[in-house]
This record gives sequence, C-alpha cells and structure tokens, in this order.
Amino acid sequence: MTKNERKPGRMSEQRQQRIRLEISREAARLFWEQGVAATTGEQIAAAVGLSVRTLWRYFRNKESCVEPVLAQDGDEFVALLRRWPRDVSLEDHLMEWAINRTKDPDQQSFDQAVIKMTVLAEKEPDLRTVWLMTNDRIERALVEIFADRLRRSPDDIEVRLHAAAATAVVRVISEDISAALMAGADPTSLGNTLGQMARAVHTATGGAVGDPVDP
Amino acid sequence: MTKNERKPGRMSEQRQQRIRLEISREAARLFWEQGVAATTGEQIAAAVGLSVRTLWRYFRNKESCVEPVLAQDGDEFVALLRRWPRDVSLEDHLMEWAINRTKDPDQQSFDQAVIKMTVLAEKEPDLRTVWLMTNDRIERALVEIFADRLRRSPDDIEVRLHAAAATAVVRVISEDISAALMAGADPTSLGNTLGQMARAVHTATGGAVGDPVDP
DNA sequence: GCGCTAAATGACACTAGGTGACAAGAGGTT
DNA sequence: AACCTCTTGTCACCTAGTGTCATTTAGCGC
Repeated sequence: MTKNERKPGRMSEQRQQRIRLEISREAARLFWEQGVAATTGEQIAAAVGLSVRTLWRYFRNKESCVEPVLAQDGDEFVALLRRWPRDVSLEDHLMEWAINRTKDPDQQSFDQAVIKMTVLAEKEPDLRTVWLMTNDRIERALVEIFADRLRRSPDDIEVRLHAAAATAVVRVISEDISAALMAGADPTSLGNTLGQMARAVHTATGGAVGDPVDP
Repeated sequence: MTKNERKPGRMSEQRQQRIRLEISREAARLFWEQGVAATTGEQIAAAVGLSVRTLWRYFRNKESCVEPVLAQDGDEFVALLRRWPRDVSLEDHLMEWAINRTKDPDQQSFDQAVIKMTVLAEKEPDLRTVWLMTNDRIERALVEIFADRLRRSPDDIEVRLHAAAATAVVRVISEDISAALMAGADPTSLGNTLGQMARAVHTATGGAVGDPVDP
C-alpha cells in the first residue's frame, strides 16, 4: 500500500493553493488601486505577510501574481467542458455553470477581483500578456477536449483551428461582459451570456462544435 | 508651405526603423543560438554596436527586441487586408501576397528569422507573450478592417468576434506552417497556404468575412 | 504529547533589467 | 561658420528576481 504520498514537512496542496490565491487577491487589489508599475513586489509580500524571497518562490514574476485571479473563470470553463456529455448541446450544458455557481460573499468578492483584472488587462500591457497567456493555456486544453469529442487527433489542424477560434470568441465575450459589469450593468440585464458563448463557439467552429455528437 | 516637417537633428523614420530591425535580427539570432534567458541586453547591444542605454531606448525590454521580427508577417497581412477590394473574395485577394513577395536573399534570410522566432515562441514563454501580443494588435486592426467591410461599428460585438476568430485561425496556421518549414518541409509542397487561410477565416467568421460584398 | 525528517521560509548577497539626468556628439538650417 | 535640436553615451540608481545557507515549520511515527 503506497497509501501515504505526503512527505514529512510538505505542505498540503490546498494550503499552497490558498497562499497563492491570497497573494493573487492582494496583488489584484494593489494593481487596481495604484497600477501595476507603481506596485512593488515588496508591497505585495508585505500585504500578504510574506518575505519578498518567498513571494518569488510562489510566482516567477510580478505580473503573474494575478494569474490565479485571471485564470479563475477560464479554468472553471475548461473544467465544465471536460464533463460535457456527448449527447448534450453546448448551450444546454453551459447552463450547468449558472446553476452551480455559489453565491457566498467570499466568492462574490473574488468574482469582483476577476472582473476588475479582466478590465484592467485591456489597458495595462503587462497584465494583457498574462491574460493572453491564460487564454493560450485554455486553447491548448480545448484542443484536447475538442479532439476527444470529435474523435480526431489533437494534432489535426482542423481541431486546433476550432479550439483557437472558440477560445478567441469566448475571450472576447468575457472581456465584453466584464466591461459591462464594471460599468455598472445589472447582471440580470445581460441576457443569456452563456447562450451567447455557446452560439459564438458554434459559429466560430463552422458548426463543428456545439451540437450533440454520436456516443 | 509647411513643406519641411523634419526638425533639425531628427533622424529619419527609415533610419530609426532600420536600427530597430537590425537590433531585432541580432536579438533573434542570439535568442535562437543560446536561448532567451541566457541572452543579456549587453550582448544584444554589443552585437549591434550600441550602448546598452540606447538599446533600452529602442525597446522597453529584452523580449520585445524580437517584436519587429515576430510582427513582420502579421503586419504585412494587415496591410494586405487594408487594400482588399470589396468586390474580390479573400482567397483571390490573398494571392496578391504570393506574387508581391520579393525573392532577394536579404529578405529570405529575414524570413528565416521570422520562422525561427515563430517556432521558438511555441516553447519559450517569454517569446510567446510577445507573439500573442503581436496577434492581439493584429486582432485590433482586423476589427477596424472588418467593421469597414461589413459596414458595421467597430464596437459591434459580432465584428469583434469575427476579428478575434479570424486572427486566431491565421495565427494557428502561421504556427503550423512555420513548424513545417523549420522541420525541413519543401515550401512548394505546402500546397495553397493562403487558400487555407482564406477558407479558415471564412469558416471561423461563420461566412461573414471572405466573400465579395456590395460596394 | 515527543521527536524525526524533509520541505518551506527568511536573510543576505548578488546579477540583470531598466530608468532618470546630464553632458557630449551628430544632422540639418541659416 | 554658428546654431538648434535630436540622439547617444556615461553614470548613478532602483527594482525584479536568483543562489545559497541557516532556521523554522508541517506532517509523520511513536
């Protein structure tokens, strides 16, 4: 029985992730309040209560400190697509998201940070690179997911084109929604965002992705 | 007559661009030979024969030194689309590119650098961010071009979705072609790359972009 | 609870990326 | 020629980020 994989002294994955998330929130707050350039690593470290050296062990550089925040929605989206049943349409499946989203205040304040960073990423070049890299990772995940669903190779150029186009339209819609919310739009007045995404993906993939497929 | 716009002492735009290009070539060479991380700003400056301080006046940071090389094909592509006549299909118009491309050896060696950096950008994260930012600029340009062609507003979400999807598929095809050429593929054996791009754009935009439109 | 061990952290020194300020040099104008 | 203005180099300086090693801490067996 190789039951116990944890080595002595090793922190739990959860604890590590919680620290990363904590850093990310503080970094996002500081970036929002005073801009990226004006925020130093020292400030971020101090805000979380870590030494600067330790900060750089959690993140390779200043900008990527907000990566967990920026990647939040994208990672959820990918996870959602991973459990997309073959006999269900994309639009129907995406509704799961809306239902599953918890409404606790901590989650909501985090969502606020996600929106702020998404908006900030439109103007701050240093954050834009992080945002684009995040979407690049999503694209690579979609290649696998689409290849699986279409029963084609992940190397198939068509599959990669579909993944790239789908990721691109989802990103643009995310940016659009974030900007609208940031401008004070009522979340309920936004209409069926997920439906819009599903239709955009269907269109951008030339109809190849979105409909139910043979089991 | 405000004939003379040149101020005393000011360098010509062309000269500035030539220097940027020269830096870019050397940076690309060094990045290729020894990797991005192992290449210092000092080395790049020395290779071009500039002081380090001057190098940082031409480029904000090390990675963006290769931006002119990485942006080369994209900028040409955008320029090509800007003069796309309304009554011509995309596929037909793109043929102009193949015809116009000069075959002089200097251009060819530069093309080699473009291919190398495109391939390198797939693995080197620092270069990937530059590559993605380059494509982001292309996307913004396509928004304007598509808006103009479709007689819609650049703020129109549909227009932006089309631009994003189109840029994404063009990027993926570029990456694919570069990898193939780098692997030693015969350029003539690649088939109709431009035709492939035109069809991919047509598909990714749901047929909205690619056909001739009303004048 | 008590140790044990390996990982996590902090402190310090150090390199590299980059900027501000100012003086020297180069280009064009008269 | 003198003159003006932009460009370049030099130097001082700051921040981002790494290597190293001593110290602390988290989890495990008891």
